[in-house]
Amino acid sequence: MPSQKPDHPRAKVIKLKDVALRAGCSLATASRALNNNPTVGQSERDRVLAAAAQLGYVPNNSARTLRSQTKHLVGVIIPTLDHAIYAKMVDGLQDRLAQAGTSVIINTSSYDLDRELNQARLLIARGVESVVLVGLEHDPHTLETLASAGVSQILTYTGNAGQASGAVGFDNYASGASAAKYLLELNHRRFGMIAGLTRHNDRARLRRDGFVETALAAGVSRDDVVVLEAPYSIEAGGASMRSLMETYPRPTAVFCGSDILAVGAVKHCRAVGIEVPGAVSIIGFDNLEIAHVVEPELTTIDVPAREMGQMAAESIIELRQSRQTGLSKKLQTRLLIRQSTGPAPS
Amino acid sequence: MPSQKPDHPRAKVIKLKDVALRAGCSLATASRALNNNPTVGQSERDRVLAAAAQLGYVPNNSARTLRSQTKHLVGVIIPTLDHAIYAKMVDGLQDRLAQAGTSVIINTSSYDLDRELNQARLLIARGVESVVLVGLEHDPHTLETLASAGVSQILTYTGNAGQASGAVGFDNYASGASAAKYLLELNHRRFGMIAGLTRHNDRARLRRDGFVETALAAGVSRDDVVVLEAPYSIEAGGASMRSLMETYPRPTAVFCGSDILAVGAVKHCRAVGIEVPGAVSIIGFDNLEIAHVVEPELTTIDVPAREMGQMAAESIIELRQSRQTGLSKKLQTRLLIRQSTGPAPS
DNA sequence: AAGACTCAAGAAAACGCTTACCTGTGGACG
DNA sequence: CGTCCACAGGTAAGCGTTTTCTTGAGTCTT
Repeated sequence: MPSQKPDHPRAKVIKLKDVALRAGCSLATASRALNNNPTVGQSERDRVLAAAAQLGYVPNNSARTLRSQTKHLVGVIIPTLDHAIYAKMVDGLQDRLAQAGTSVIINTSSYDLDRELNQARLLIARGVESVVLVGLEHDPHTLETLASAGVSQILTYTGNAGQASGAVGFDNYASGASAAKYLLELNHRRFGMIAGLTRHNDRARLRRDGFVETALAAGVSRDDVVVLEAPYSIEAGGASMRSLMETYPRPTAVFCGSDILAVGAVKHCRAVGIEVPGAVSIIGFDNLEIAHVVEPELTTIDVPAREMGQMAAESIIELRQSRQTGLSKKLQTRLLIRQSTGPAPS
Repeated sequence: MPSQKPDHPRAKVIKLKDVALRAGCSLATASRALNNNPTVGQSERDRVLAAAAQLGYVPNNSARTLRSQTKHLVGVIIPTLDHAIYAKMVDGLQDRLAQAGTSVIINTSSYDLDRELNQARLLIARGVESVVLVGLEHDPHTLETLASAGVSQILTYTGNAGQASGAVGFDNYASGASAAKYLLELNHRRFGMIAGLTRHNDRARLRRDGFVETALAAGVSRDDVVVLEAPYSIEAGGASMRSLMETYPRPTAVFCGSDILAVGAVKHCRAVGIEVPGAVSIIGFDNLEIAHVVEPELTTIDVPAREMGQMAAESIIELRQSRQTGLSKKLQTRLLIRQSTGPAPS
């Protein structure tokens, strides 16, 4: 159905000049009034504000940015929006930043560091003041390029800022360790782990190391901690679980680097008749919605993704003032005990 | 750990002038070369391109936008990124638009039409060329404001462009109808439906109407189609299912307006010992990941969310050329038959 | 061989805004 | 009563591009 509206062929867009004209003052005064510059008198200011409101004036951001070099625009590069954990983070970021009158541009890299570098270039061109990245590991050019363009970099999901301007995350190592401690308390002594792909992914690596090293430190033999890697998908989780269940002696507890993998693991067990948690306990990571949906409900480690986004936003706002560098903020993860874990079978 | 890097205090940013200088030509020629303007000769062009590459030149977008009035920036306002169905759409949109050198700014409205209007204003100020919205129903001011600022509006999830510049979606009515047809073929004659909240939500309403009217047209009595509404959450789905199961005679098939609701419904049945699909068949909508996770796996209607985002991107790109209005593109939904549906109990 | 024409490339204006600098007014002070 | 100062408000210079207009060199036509 073609529109029968008058069609706005040459939509007259209101400029600062129009406002000034209407308020009966100069461009400069109008600009100052709108920017709360104290040197403009009360009556003048009121007239300008009224004129702007009546005309529905919206400032042209390109012009403002070009002239004043203040951006109020940040970029974020995440692997994919498909994964709820990133979507939530972005949601938090966006929310907090919107309150500060700042917009966010999203780019996705599909876990490809080359693409990430490209996106970073694009964001620079776009004139962002900061870029939010995921994890510690990046093409060195990426951080360099950003830094030399004067764009600050905030890392998320990692407790370590490294070369970046700031970081907000949690301790992946400690989180992995806490899973191990909990399972040890339940008397488990033979473990499996289904980690995400650790190449270019420090988060996956740290979770693994925290888990494995804690188990070893408690006297578990190296042979009794079997670690596999899998891409983040339900199918891959299931396949890995199959492999683990074919080892002998079988692990009695399996820690997964993501709920996605854990769901695959649980589904595999149900399909082949292995009882969860009777025969094997399973722990996930992230506390995604699916952790609630699968049966039995998943014991998992809750990651405060939304808060992380909000904190990243705070960092960006702080960075506007001080030129500090290397700040890093840590959030806490929580082990949520649900139905997929239990004492080791005797 | 504070950074020990030299710190880039006055990061020299490369401008077009620098490129021109290095290539030994004028600003104008450099600009033309970089924009593939055919009037510049091969040798000159190569020199400019080489110089730009060497210096790592990235054009200043504000300046470009200010001068050329082409924005290469679009906004999208969705209810929330938390819901996979929207995240996927945005992902598709972003992906396709990035190829065209266009960035996207995301805003979330939390299903609040007032907030949506505000976000729209913000996006206008930001200088977007188009805004992507969800659904047909909006504060009339929103579309108006956008239109009079010369910003085109693309609607998604709806087959009808209404007053907007374009729409890309699917037929919610027909999708609801197809669920009813399928269940009728399985000899079901008493139905329940758990719809999303239909206030300000034409999508939820159309799905309901399609389902209900198809059932009635097949001779099912009005009393045998019980419709409830629930907000999109697992818990609400469960609670609604409880109510439906308490009616007498009980429906033998329930259609849910979203997989989220369907998952709640399935979980409730399992909790109280109602067999799915033995005693009651359940159909979802959206084909979210959780449809695979729940047990039994959910029969559902697949919505091509990512494609929808991509098509929206195409529409935007087309709109740049022609000033056409009212185009609407339709995608197909597919009924995916899995394990949560079966013949009516005799 | 001279005029008309084509075409690559340069000079400079323009995009809409902010801000450094300047001007003119009124009040305080000597 | 004159001088100086404070201060509201105006003028105009840019911010980094794109694009129009112009120029000059070469090519073609007759």
